[in-house]
Amino acid sequence: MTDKLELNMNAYLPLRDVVFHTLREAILKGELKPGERLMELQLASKLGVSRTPIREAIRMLELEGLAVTVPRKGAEVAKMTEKDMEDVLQIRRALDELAVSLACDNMTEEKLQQLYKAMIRFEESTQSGDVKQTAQTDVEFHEVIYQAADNPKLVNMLNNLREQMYRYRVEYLKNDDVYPRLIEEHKKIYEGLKQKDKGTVIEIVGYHVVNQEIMVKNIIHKQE
Amino acid sequence: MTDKLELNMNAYLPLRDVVFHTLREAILKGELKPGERLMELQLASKLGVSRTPIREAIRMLELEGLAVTVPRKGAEVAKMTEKDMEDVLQIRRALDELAVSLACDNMTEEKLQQLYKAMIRFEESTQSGDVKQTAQTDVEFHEVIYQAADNPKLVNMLNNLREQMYRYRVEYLKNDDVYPRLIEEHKKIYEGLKQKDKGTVIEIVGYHVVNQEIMVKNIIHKQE
DNA sequence: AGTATTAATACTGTTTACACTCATATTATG
DNA sequence: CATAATATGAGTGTAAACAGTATTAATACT
Repeated sequence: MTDKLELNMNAYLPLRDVVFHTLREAILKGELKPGERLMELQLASKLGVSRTPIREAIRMLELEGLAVTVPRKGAEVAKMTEKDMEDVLQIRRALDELAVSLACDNMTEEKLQQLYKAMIRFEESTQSGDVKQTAQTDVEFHEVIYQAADNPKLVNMLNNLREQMYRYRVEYLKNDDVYPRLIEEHKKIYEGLKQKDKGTVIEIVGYHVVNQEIMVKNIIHKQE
Repeated sequence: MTDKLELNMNAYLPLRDVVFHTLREAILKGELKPGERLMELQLASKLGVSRTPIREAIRMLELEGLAVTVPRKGAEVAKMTEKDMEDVLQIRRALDELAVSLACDNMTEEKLQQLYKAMIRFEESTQSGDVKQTAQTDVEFHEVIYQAADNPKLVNMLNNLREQMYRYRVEYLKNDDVYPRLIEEHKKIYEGLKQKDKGTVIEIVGYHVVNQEIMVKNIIHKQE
C-alpha cells in the first residue's frame, strides 16, 4: 500500500465523500492494487479520520464495483480479470452507441461547436506528450456527446464504466501510435453528428469501443 | 411512513444488508413514498438497530438511485418523474437488446428448455390472478435469458433498472388485457432464440420494452 | 513428529456519545 | 407591527468504545 493517500479538505464535503474520491482515485491509478485489502483502521489512521467515513466510502466503492467485501472478513480492491474487462466493454459499447444515437437526435449548432472545440483540444494535447492531459481531453470530447444525449442516468453509468478501465486507458494512451486513429475516429464522429447521420455515428462509436477492447487485451496479455 | 417495516434476521447477514433490502423493498412497493424523508434515528428505532447500519444502507440506496441525500440535510426517497422513467427505459432497451443478443450466441439445448419451462410457468401464472406471482414468473423468464448472456455485470445492471420501475410494473400487470400480448412476445422471443435468429429477437425485445414504456406512461398520466 | 486444542491477535460489526449545523420559534427592539 | 437577534430542538457528521468472530500462533497430547 502506498502512503501517498491524503485528503484535500477545502470546500465542505462530508468526509465520506472526500474519502470515497480519494480511495477511488488511488484504485484507478493503481496506487491501491487489485486484491489489496482495504482495512478500516489502517485507512482511518492513514487519512486521519475515524472508521465511520471509511466504512461508508467502502460501501460506495463496493456498489461501483471497485471494491469487494466479504462479511466479517473485510473489503479488498476488486480484481479485474480479462473477462471482466470484456463484460464492461460489451456494456459500454451498447451504451455508447445509445448515447451517440440520442446525441444525434438532440444535436444543436451550439453543441456541435463545443464538440468541435473539444476535438481540436484533444488533437493538440496528443502533441503535448502529456498522457494524463490526453486522457482528460479525450474524456471531455465524449462528455460533450454524453451531455447532448440528455439522459443523466446514462451519463452516470458511462462515466462509471469508463472509470473501471482507467488503468488500461492510461496505459494504452502512452503508445502514440494510436493517436492518429483516435483523431480520425473523433473526426468521423463529429462529421456524422453534423450530418445527423445516425447509422454512421453508431457504427463508428461501436468501432471506437471495439478498438479499445483490442488494445486493453493487448496490454493484459503483455503484462503476463 | 408506514409502520410495517420489519427485519427478518434468519441467516447471518450484516445488518446493513438486511436494512438495505428492507428499505429497498419498502421503497419499491411504495410503502416509503417518493420524497419521504429517511431519518436515521427514526428508521433506527423503527427497525430496532442503531444508526450505523441505517447510514450504510442509505449510502447503498443512494448509489442505486433509490434515495437522494443532501449533505447536512439528510436523505429522502428519490422522486421518479416521467422523464426519469423514460431515461431508465431507454437504457434498459439498449441493455435488454444486448442481453438477448449475447444469449442468442450462447444458447444451448439445456438453457432453451429452461426458458421453455419459464415461459409456460408465466403463462400459467397469468391465469392464477395473482399479480405478484405473475410479476415474479415474468422476472424468472427474463432471468434465464440474462443468465445465458454470461455477463454478471450486465445482469446486475438490468436487475437494478427493472427494480427502479417495480411500482409501475406491478400496477400495469393488474390489467389482464396485457397478458395475451406478453405471452405472445415471450413465445416469439423463445422461438427466435431457438432458431438463433438474432435480428428478430433483438427486434422483439426492443418492442417488449417500448410497450412497457407506453404502459408506464399511461399509468403516470392516469395518476395525475 | 504430527495433529488436536487452546490462546492471542487483528479485524469487522454494532452501539453509543459528542459536535456541529440548520431551521424554526421566540423574544427583544425599533 | 415589523424586523432583527437569540435561543432551542431536531437531525446529520464524526469519533470512540464495545462485542464478537475468524485466523494465526503456540501449546499440549498421542
